Amino acid sequence: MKQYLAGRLTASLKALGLGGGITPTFEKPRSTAHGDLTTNIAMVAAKQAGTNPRQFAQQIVEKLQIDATLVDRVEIAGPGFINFHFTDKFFRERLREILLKKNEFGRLDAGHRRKTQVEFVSANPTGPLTVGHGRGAVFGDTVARLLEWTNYDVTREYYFNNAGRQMRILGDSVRLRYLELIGEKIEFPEDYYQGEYIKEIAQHLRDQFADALRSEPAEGKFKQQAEQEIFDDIKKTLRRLGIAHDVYYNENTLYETGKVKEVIEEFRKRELAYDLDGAIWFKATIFGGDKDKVIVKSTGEPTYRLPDIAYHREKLRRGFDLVIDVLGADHVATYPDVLAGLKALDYDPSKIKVLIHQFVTIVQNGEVVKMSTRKANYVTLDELIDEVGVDVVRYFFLMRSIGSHLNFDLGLAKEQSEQNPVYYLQYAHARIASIIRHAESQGIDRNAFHDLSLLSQPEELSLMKLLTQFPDMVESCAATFEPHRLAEYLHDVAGGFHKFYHAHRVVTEDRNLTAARMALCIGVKTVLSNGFSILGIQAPEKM
RNA sequence: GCGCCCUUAGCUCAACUGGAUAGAGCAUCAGACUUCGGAUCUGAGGGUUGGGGGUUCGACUCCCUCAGGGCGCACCA
Repeated sequence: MKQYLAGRLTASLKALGLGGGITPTFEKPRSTAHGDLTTNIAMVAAKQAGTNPRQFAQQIVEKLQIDATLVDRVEIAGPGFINFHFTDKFFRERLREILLKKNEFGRLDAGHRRKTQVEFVSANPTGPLTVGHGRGAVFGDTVARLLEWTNYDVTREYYFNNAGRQMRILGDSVRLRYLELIGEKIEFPEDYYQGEYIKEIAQHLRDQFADALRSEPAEGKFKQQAEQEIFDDIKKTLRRLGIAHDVYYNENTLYETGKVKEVIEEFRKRELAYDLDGAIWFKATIFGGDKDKVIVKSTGEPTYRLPDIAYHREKLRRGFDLVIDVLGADHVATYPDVLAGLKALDYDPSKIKVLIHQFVTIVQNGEVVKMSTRKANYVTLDELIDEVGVDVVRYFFLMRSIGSHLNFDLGLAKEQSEQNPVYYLQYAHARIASIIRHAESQGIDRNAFHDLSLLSQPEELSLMKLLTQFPDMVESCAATFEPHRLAEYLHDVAGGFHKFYHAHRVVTEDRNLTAARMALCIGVKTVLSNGFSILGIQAPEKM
């Protein structure tokens, strides 16, 4: 439709002797009184035309030739908007399209199978996932779903490090707990992992080995067991949320295969690295960094940014055209170094999109809970899911933009779980399912011939208009990586349906009208269920 | 001190990326169909979009500045 109108407008401009270089853009007006689509072209191009916007709009509209079965009114309003009001027939055709495409409605080919990677979660296996991780996990997965829906070839990846200092401390924490269990006197350092799960892991080792590990080093069996149990636990939690990664990428492989060393060598070759005070520095300032950065410490150990650069280079080498990193706000400072490093190696950093989500603040009993894995001061994702369920968790994390600091009041979440916004959406779906069941029990065939021209009530028309927007919505949410707008849109669809439901009966004596309204209901159910699948929430037939 | 994010109704947040009269949910108050699910619907009150300046036909949105909050600013990850 936009394409069609753009063509007509261009023709009109040409007729005024003005064609060149002006491409009309459209948007959906906020208020329905302003039509179904609007263009600001007269305001944008008025100067070039040498008149004022309203007059110019008038001239354009006079020259405009448009199919009257699609658009029944064109008007000029406000400072010079040209508003198009579509015909009811147009919307009925769109409803027919929904009924035809079913669970494919809204799919589009924005991605052209572009090879895309979404890296998210990427928490090191030092403890269970917390509510804080939940936001990144659900968001990353939903971005992946959006991209899949718009025909990107998506790989979900989890990057982890099982070799760092924190992992050593983890191993040693388990070791001390184990020694404690076999009766030795220990002193447990304050900055070690305090969580109960450490004791559980130690218990498992004790069950298996009795006291045979008395002189085992921390980095041996202890670390190994901890990593495995914690990772299993993390994966289980993710699976509950409907999240499964395709690739788990171990930072260590970057060392084993020499990729890290390679980066240093190439930096040196390009004279982008130098030695100072026994450390190796990367000239990040050349690429817009605030200062040069250490990539290898004087101890010979690399800093985190070196493998990070190597890792992202591998992403691009692996053929990804689009790489999405989902990070928490605490990592804002790290990615400019990575991008600078890639630029230094002649890779195109614009292929990498870094999506940063702000923190989740947990409020419990009116107090802010400071989360720390090490101090075991956290609410785990599992506990949250137990409490409110998967759909509420997913929807809660998705309904707000990632730029906002999220307040999560645990008490409120529990109390309100029965009146959580997600139920509003699911209720609409279940309600439609129920209507269909009722209709069929009355001997009405859901596939019966339906004359959609019988749908002419305001509630019916505005509902159809809403449904029509779904593909555009999906496209723009995928393009901007903003699932929260889809959540809001689906809320509107559900609301539109509830209003319709209260204003009109679906199943009546009038067979034709019943068939038409059934068709509308099925259209709503289709859009809801397609949208739910992108958000990763259930579309219940009953509640 | 520097960088990034945030500040919108009593509370939690939107605003189609610069558009027309800034919208939802919760909370408060007042109401609704004896037939399809009341986890619903209708209505009311509530705003100088943190303050100030600028850019332009037009600003919650962009720029400058001030204030408040969050996160960073290592030879930690």
